[in-house]
Amino acid sequence: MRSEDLAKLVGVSRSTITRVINNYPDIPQATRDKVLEAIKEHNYAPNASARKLAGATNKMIAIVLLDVKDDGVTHHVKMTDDTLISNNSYFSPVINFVTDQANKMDYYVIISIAYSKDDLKKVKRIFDQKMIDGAIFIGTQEPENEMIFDLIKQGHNIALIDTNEVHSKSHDAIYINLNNYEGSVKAVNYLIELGHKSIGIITGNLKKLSAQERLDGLKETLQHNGLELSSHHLFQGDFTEDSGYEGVKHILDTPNKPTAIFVSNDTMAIGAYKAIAELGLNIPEDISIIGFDNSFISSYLTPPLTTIDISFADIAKRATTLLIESIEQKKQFNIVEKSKATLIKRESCKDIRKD
Amino acid sequence: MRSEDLAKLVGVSRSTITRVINNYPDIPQATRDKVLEAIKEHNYAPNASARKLAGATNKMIAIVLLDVKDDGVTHHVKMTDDTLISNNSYFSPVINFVTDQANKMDYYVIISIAYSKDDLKKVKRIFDQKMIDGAIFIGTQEPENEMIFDLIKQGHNIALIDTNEVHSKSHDAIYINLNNYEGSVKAVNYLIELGHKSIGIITGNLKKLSAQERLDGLKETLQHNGLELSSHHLFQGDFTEDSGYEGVKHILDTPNKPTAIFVSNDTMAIGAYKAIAELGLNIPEDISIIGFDNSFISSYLTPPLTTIDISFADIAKRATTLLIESIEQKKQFNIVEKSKATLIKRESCKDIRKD
DNA sequence: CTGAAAGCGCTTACAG
DNA sequence: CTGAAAGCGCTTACAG
Repeated sequence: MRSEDLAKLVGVSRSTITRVINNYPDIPQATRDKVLEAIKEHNYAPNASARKLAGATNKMIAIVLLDVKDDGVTHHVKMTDDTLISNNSYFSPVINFVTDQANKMDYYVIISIAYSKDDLKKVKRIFDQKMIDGAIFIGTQEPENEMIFDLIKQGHNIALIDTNEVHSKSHDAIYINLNNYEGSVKAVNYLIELGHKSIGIITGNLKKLSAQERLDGLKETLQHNGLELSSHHLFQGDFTEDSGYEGVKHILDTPNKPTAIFVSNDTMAIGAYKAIAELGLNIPEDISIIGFDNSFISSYLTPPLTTIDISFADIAKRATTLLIESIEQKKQFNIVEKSKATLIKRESCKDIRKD
Repeated sequence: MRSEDLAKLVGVSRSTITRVINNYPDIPQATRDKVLEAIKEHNYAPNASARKLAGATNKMIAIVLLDVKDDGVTHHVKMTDDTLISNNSYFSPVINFVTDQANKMDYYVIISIAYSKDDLKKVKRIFDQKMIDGAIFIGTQEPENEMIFDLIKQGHNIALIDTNEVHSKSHDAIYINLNNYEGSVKAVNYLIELGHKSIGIITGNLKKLSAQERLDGLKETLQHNGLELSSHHLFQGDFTEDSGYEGVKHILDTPNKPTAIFVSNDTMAIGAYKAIAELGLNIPEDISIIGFDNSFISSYLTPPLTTIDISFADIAKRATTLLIESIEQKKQFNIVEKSKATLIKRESCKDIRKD
């Protein structure tokens, strides 16, 4: 059924059908009702392609998950037999929350995952083909930034989750960031409260904004409390389980071991737990561990992991809402926001003040 | 840039541009090359809406996650403050694998999540609006079947994951199922091999095909081995963590406890672990537990959960591949396939033959 | 307030 | 082999 057909049935022109559907003013209530009723009765839905082609919005956004490898290491996602594994604690909540919020606002979402520069070209094609009205990017690093900035220059509405806000000066976009710094400060302050004076850290890939900020938070909090980070107590990981494992082996292989380790994400904490078990040590009796992300898995570890919650739900919802608002207002926003970070106390940190 | 503009630059008509892009035969190599080069140089991409409107395929499919509540219980997904939680071990790998496979085949995917009958109407709109060329449905139950069957009757290409294949007789679609029965048989046979003679079960919501089949597999395997399922050893859960917890409390609250429990999915196994710990019992010393799904979390439990892997990756890839093939061949397939089920031995089952 | 008409950018018979 | 033209189903000035 086309608008033409419906128009005939109702006895109006198809212009009127369009006007009712798109909520134009100055239509008598009677006409509006008649049309609305006919739409319902005949189950009419305007052809999306025709609308878009004629200049209306598509009500479609894309969510782009970037996991472009540099130095051969995927960051948040593991691959097996050339396909992606389901262990994806970083991305998958975001997909759900973005979809949910977009649907609530009556938008559809296309999902796109890029593992390589080649995939990135496909992402660009989505824009070139005018399939979408805007997009949310997550997990950007260096190589893809240029493409994203080009898109912004071309006038596309874009939201960036977890991207260095420095760019906001030159590129109008919606920047929604994790409050890595605040989270890290809270984590380290908590350890200090519990009496820890010798604290180690396993960092993420320091090319990532989030990894660097988490490290900064730790360093400054230690300094602020007159404590020091021994170079033996810092291990540069890459946010993978394996690097958490290696980090522990490395850090605890020193004469003066720290009493606590700040592990920069929960995925690495899993590896850390394994290494600690292998060394015959217990958490938190022998060593305290604090994670970051409050991922799904963290509460199921033994002992349950104390960690930092970074309100992924809020971030995803906020980015989606702002993006759609910018689309509807037909202008690029320039907004920088940060999420909250909350300490989630569980059982992996020991109070050593009485020791 | 429109095809018209490009045509002028190259010195051909826009028909020729189209023909090259869509790989028509009978174009001299020289012309083809010239056009291809210009496309590359000017970064031309045909407008998706225009293509679709003119009758070409959109190269777009939808993946629809159905979690329509009946009797107030969401099945695979938990909600908090009216939004969906990230704990989604059932759906999220599927999203990733489908997207991945579709992208490989040069298709885009729209993701849609339905929690209510109202949401379902939105899903239908995606079809009515001609946004997509086909869709994959996951998690169907009763209420939504009718809508899906209508869609099939209208000629849409549809793949159904984990839906009763009985419908294949009357509705041409691609049915890809978990091999619940085989998996359940393998799980129970393994327990019997280890010497267990008294085996309990916590089922899923028996309205779901998967729950019923898993129960059937257990019953028939027991029978086949001359064993019996005591009614005290069956608890009807609903695939949620809480029901796993309650199931254990219920089943172990009998004078003659089973030595092993088959928990119908890994999520319920998490609850089962908690209940067992509360009862002061140990896994597997006091009670053996076997799960189902081989979800992300299962290997991180303490002890690591023995479970059944149902090759979600294969299922998702297969459904996607077949759906796209049916779209490209412009006809509805009628195919029923089952995935493999593999026993994953970990540490939650005890060999009690020597006891 | 409302209709007729142009136009969005493609694809696909139709001719030649 | 290739171009001119019709048509896909909308939306949006333009008139009235």
